[in-house]
Amino acid sequence: MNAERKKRVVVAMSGGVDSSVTAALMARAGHEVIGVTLQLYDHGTAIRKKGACCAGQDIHDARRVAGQLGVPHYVLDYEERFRKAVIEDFAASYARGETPIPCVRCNERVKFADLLQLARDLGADALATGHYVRRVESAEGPELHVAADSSRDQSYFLFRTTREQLSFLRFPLGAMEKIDVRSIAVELGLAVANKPDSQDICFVPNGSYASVVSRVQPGAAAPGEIVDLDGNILGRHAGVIHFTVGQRKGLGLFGNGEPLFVVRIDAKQNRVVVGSREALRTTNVVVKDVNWLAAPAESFTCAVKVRSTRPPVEARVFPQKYGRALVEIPAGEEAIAPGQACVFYETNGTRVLGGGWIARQENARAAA
RNA sequence: UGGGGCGUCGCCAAGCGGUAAGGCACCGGAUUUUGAUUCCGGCAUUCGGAGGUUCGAAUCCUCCCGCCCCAG
Repeated sequence: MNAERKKRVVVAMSGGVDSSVTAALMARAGHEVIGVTLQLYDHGTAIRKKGACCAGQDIHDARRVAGQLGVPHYVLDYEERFRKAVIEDFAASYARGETPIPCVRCNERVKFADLLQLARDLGADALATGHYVRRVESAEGPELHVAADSSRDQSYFLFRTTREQLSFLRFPLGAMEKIDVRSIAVELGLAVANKPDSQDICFVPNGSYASVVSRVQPGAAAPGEIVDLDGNILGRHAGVIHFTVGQRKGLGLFGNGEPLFVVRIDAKQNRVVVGSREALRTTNVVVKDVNWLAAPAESFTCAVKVRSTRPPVEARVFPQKYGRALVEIPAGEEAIAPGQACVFYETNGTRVLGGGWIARQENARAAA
């Protein structure tokens, strides 16, 4: 650590505890910290929402913390950029019958793209964020690893990060436990020490993401049919944007005693296909736009996550042309939704090997 | 208008004289930096209606109403 010269570090400050502590830690380590907060969407609508970030109150919070730490702080208007790169993509994805992950897009296209470039332009040596993920230096360059506090791990949301970006990024919280991050915030008397963690989609005001989608993509919420795996019409829905694969609530279907789940969404025919729980299990997944964080072998076994809140399961990955890959999950996984991410992890290890967007599930019992 | 059967929560459905199971749907909460899932909780003072028997009935009796089936 003595060898580490004083560096200029830009810290992405969202106004939450994590990024605030990140800034504090970097400052405490003797670096020249520049706090930057991105205003991502209209703060009028978001100001009331708790657990949000990057708008309204959060910007004030970030500024206060920067003041407490005695570091310069800049607020940049990224609304336009965010709207195009994240919100519109979000709406378009739903309109295609997929289930997007806006947080990944935001990291990929805003924080680690524009903000990272800005940091470079400011002559910074690094961009630090409050993500719970670890960057490990190796002979071949930086590696991405899961957080030490596995319950807070955010690697799933960062699978798009390139090795080039990684070399410029720093994640000081990756090796820490969330509890300790909180205590540091309390110790330092940071204004946001007891602020609740953010959750839900930041730019969706009251849990109604569908209203955002239909505002951005008028007409995306056309009513249609709900059919079973054999094509029988069971009911009607108020728009495919209201559903995701694996979803049970909101179908309003009853009768056969067992619950029904969304097995597939057919945007072209504007149909929601439902089936029993067993129909949700899938063993083959096609992923696209794979981001490799480790040079891939012709095929290899690893552990994959098809959902942020699930433990990784054993799988075999077969890289294909055009950035695609076929993923075989012997034990199967339930409710694999196009638009979500499939992230590859080292078996029994912590390293993220890569990941791609789920294009489709292969053997969800064909029908309809 | 001969015979038989049935009417219990929005749907399905237990109960067969002892003071209304359960599932689906729905609602609320917890969990979750996506959407979901999952979990926890709520959901018929009332059993088609009206009388009667009984200490006590959704359960027995009578009548009425409404369905369904088989026959003429």
